[in-house]
Amino acid sequence: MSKQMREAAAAANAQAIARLRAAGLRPTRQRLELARHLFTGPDRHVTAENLHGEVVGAGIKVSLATVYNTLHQFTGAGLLRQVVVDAARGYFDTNTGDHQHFFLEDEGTLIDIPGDAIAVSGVPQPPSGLRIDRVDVVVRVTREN
Amino acid sequence: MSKQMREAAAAANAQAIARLRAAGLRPTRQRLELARHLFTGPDRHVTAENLHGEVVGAGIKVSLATVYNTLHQFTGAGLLRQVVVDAARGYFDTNTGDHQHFFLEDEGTLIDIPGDAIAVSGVPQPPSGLRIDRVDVVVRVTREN
DNA sequence: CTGTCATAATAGAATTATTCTAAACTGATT
DNA sequence: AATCAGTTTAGAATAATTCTATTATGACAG
Ligand SMILES: [Mn+2]
Ligand SMILES: [Mn+2]
Ligand SMILES: [Zn+2]
Ligand SMILES: [Zn+2]
Repeated sequence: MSKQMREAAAAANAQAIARLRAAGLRPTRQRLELARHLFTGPDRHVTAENLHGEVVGAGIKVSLATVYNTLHQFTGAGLLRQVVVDAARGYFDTNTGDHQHFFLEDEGTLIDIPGDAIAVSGVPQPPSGLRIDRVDVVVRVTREN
Repeated sequence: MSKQMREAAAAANAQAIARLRAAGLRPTRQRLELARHLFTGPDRHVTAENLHGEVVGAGIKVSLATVYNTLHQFTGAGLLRQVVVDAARGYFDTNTGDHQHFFLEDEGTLIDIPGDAIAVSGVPQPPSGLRIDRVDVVVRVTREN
């Protein structure tokens, strides 16, 4: 392991610790590893199962239950958002900003659509006593032909 | 049972039979009952479990497996559409036309938004090789305060 | 009508995603 | 170093949905 790699790893770690502390979450071993995997690099969309597989594949010992707990804690802390596109599977998104999604039905993958690219107009007044929490747009795409 | 009620029931039945035949589905006892419940009266949003409960409550003998099968067959035949709003529950919609939804997160209920009221603009070109299948908008609402 | 056959219905088992439980562990603080 | 609330974990439990193997039933030919 080169000096640069060691330094980059240390930086990613420090950043993950800071992020957890800021969210009021104790930076435990598994939370740290999950945070590093989720928040190092570009935004991503993960499934509990696939994040667990990835982290376990990287040699870290975490249970699937902890992955579920952690994803929900991160979501509660505003570090992640849930995306509902598939009745059979829950997705978590590291991009918590204003944006929407393409959903590739065949692949089961999500692609971001920037929030300033897309707009929804003509949403009626919600029934009285109710407030709009959010407006989700899912553009479902399939292979042509 | 009055003469009018008998006639209305017979009409609803004939209509259900016609609808199934048109869809190429054999009008069996349970398909007929389910079709009558689904398509008599205004459009509705149902869950397999709740439709099963309703039909069984009305004294009809149908299994939950058959309700699932039938909902999927109806969907395949274009008589229903599926709506994904809740990771834990699948909804089926008798309104197959162009429209969107309010989703009342607390109640777990859907309310239609007419397709000509709402518009989505600025959807980017999908990645090459992919075609847009449909654009779903879900307006999530919660109790105020 | 009746017999035949492809289709459909059914109970119950199985599967899958997710949550719960209760016990063992560990990060922070003293 | 001792303490303890917060955390992790395996495995059991739950809930929605699908599968399987068997039984029943529409459609229709004779
Ligand atoms: Mn499910
Ligand atoms: Mn869920
Ligand atoms: Zn996203
Ligand atoms: Zn609808």
